Formats: sequence, structure tokens, C-alpha cells
Amino acid sequence: MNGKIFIIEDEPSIIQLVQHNLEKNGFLVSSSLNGNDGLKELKKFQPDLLLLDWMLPDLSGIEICKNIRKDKSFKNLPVIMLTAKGEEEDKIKGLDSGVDDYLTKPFSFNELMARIKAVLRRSNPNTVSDNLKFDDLMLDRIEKRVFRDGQEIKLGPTEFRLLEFFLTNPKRVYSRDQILESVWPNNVNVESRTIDVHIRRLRQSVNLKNKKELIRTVRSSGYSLI
Amino acid sequence: MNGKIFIIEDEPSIIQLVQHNLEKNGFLVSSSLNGNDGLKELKKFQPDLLLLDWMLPDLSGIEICKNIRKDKSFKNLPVIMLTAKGEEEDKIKGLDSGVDDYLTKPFSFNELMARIKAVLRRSNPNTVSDNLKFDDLMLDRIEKRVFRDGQEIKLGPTEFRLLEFFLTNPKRVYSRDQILESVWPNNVNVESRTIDVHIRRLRQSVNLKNKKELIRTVRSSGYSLI
DNA sequence: TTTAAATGTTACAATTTTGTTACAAATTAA
DNA sequence: TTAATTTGTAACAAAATTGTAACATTTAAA
Repeated sequence: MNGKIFIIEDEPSIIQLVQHNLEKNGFLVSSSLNGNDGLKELKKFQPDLLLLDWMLPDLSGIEICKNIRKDKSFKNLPVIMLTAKGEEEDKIKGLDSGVDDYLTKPFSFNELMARIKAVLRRSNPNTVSDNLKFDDLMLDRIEKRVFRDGQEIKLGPTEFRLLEFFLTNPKRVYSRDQILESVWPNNVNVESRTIDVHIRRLRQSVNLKNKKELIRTVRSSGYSLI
Repeated sequence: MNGKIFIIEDEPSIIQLVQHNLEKNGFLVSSSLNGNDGLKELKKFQPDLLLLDWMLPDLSGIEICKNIRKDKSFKNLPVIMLTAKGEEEDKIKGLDSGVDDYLTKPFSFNELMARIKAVLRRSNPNTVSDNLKFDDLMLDRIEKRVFRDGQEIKLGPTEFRLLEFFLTNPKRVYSRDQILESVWPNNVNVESRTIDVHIRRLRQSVNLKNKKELIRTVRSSGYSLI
């Protein structure tokens, strides 16, 4: 994942959180705490995407957005608006002024990440790569393919989701309940032992001959990658 | 509400006030009156959050913060900075050094409480490292792994829970009854002598050759780390 | 020193947990 | 439709963990 993201937001704690997490995901991030500074910095930074707060001490997010759209060099800059307001009419106003997407505070980082990816994919397909990697394993979420050491591995749907889930937090141990909640569709009741069987199937597929075990069993706790 | 909070602040009256109120709210609180002491104490106390004064007699809050971020074990320790200065440029400086949130003196306790909750809520789900440390021992609750002096130690489930329990209050002596209540599932009846056997097993695993004893027997009282 | 209490150590059977396989039902593709 | 794939569960095997008894050793007090 790569790309440059600029944030205009007057709440330091939100900047802190978002910036840190975006950087962890491989983005280059810069920010301003108010609109006027933001507009200036924006030109220097030349981001691929702008996160814009609705309410700012000086200019409103809407005004900034209109300003940006006037500038030819930012004509296609994708903008995601952050707002505490949840009113429908406000949303429409925002969209009219050229906002690409919306996010209502408080939001989870996962939510934000999903929007960012979606918007970037639309505007600049190359900046987003939806690959999860761990050790010599690579999972391509877009093409739904998995490779180990360059060699493709064929997985069934459940095995794929299972591996995808583990890869979002490799090394972390998940209980069978957690796995069930995250990997199986909601309100589906399956025995927790079922997971063991799927783990076994995943292992069989992933542990190509002469490759070391990738899935760790943690007795009385669950499983993790290792 | 629970969690450990450390305060570095040179004004005794503020410590007094904040500490008292935080404890009333169920936090475990410790504090230092200057930066150098604070940095030392911090390692022992292993807090979930740090309240940090901007102006200190020796080090500045910023310097402390930078110091903390260098230390891997504190990489994700949330920091709330207390400051009398309200200038915007100072705030930005603070954010660069990795502060999570700000509070300008004078502040109400409710305000502080709100910020603490917000920061903890944000940091706890993922970012806060759930590692327990004591001496050269490290227990990773997320990955369910234990290391001594960098070398991994394999523990059975009960041994793991036992060590985890001791690590939440190392040095403190626990009676066999207390250990039973906290480490064994509820309504399970086991002989108190059983603990001796598990202690023995834990000792065997933890005391790698040429390493000093970590578990102390306190005759007629119980056990503790040491 | 002797004695009694507390703790350390060991071995082992019972229990719990996980691995593995097979198979029928359900789903999807051809 | 048929054929192929995928899925959940039961049944059994294998492995790890657990609690306790029995005996050894240490400690503290008399």
C-alpha cells in the first residue's frame, strides 16, 4: 500500500490516531489543524487523497472543498469528509461541493481504511494493492489468490477467509469463538470443532511439502500464524 | 473502569487532586515529581496511560515523550500532555513528539476523565501492547508467548495463567487461596497442594539453566515473583 | 537435636484437548 | 439435469495437560 494522504482536522487526537495508523499501513501522511494552513500545505504536499474535517476553526470543510475544485491541479483530488453531523441534507450539500465520500464521527479506523481504499481504487487504481503478506505467504484479496514462495495455492472459500482473517493480525492468537464470529457469516451456528477441521484443511493446503508449519495451535486458547 | 495511570507533574497539589480522583474511579495510580525519576518509575509501573506535565524542573514533557517513544516497550503508551501554554504552535510540537491528547491548565476533573476514557478506548483495542514484563521475563498476552532473556519458553495453559497472574503484581505475595481464586476457573475444587505442583512446573520451565530463581516461596504465606 | 509442619519432587492415571478421517448433506459448476 | 466441490459433524486416535498421592527434603520451633 502506498500513496500520500493529507489531513485537515482541528482535533489533535484524531490526527494523531489516523496519521499513526495510516503510516502503519504504508501511507505518507501530512496534516494541518486549520483550513488556511491546510490549503497552503496541500500544494506543497500534493497528496493522492484528502481527509477533511467538516467543522474547522476558520474555513468550513465545504469552503475548502470548493476552493480545491477551483484549482485545476486539484480538480480530481479525492476528498473524504469527516463530520460529526449526521443529517442527510448536510450530506447532500457536501456531495454537491465535490466530496467523494463521507464518514461520521466517531468512526473506527477499519471503516476509514475501507473508505480510503475504495476511493483510491476508483481514482487511482495503482496506488492500492490489497495484498496481505506474511513470511513467504501472499494473499491477494482482489484476485482472491494465494501464493506461497511464489507458487500458487488453491484454497476453498472458507479456507481463504480463514487465512485472510489470520493475516490481518498474524501472530495473534484467536479463540475459536473469535474465529467463528469473524470468519463465518452472522447468525450461523456451527460447532466450534468445525474450526479444527478447517484449520486442518488450511494446513494441508498451505504447508506445501518441505515448508515449515505456518499455523500454530495454542492449546486451550486457539490458533495463530507463526 | 480499571487500568494503571502514571503521572509526571511537579505540582504536588495537582498530583494530589488528580490521583485521588482517579483512584476513586478505580484506577491504579503512581506518580513522580520530576522527569528523570518518572522515566525510571515508569518502567517498573508499566502503566496503561501517562499524564505528563509540559513544564518540569529537569526534562521537558516533550523530551520525556521522545524518550518514551524510543523505548520499544512504551511505543504505544498513550500520553496526555498537561500544559499551561495554549499556543497552537506548541501543540503542534507536542503532536510531533507523539502526544495523544492535550489538556490546558486549569482543567476540570471531568474534562480530564473524558480525555482519559477517549484515549484508552482508542488505544486499548489494538495499539496498546499487552505485554507484561518483569526482570528479563516477558509475557505477550496477544500472542500467548513467554520469553526469558529473549529466548522463548513453552508453557502449558495453567502455567501460563499462573505466570500471567503473578506478573500483574510481581513481588506481591499471594496465598494459595488467592491463587486458586484467580487462576483456576470458578467453582472448581482442587487441593491447595495442587498449586505447589504447578509452581514446580512453572519453575522448571522458567528457570532456564544458569538463570536465577524467579519464584519465591514465602513459608506459610504463599508465593511471589522476586 | 528432635519433631512437626510446610514445601519440593516424582510418577501416573484420568481427563481434556486437538488431530485426523470418513461421509452425507448442501452448494455450485458444468 | 449431473458432476464436482465444499461444508459440517461424528467418531476415533493421538497428544498434551491435569490433579493427586506418595515420598523426600527443608524449615522453624521446642
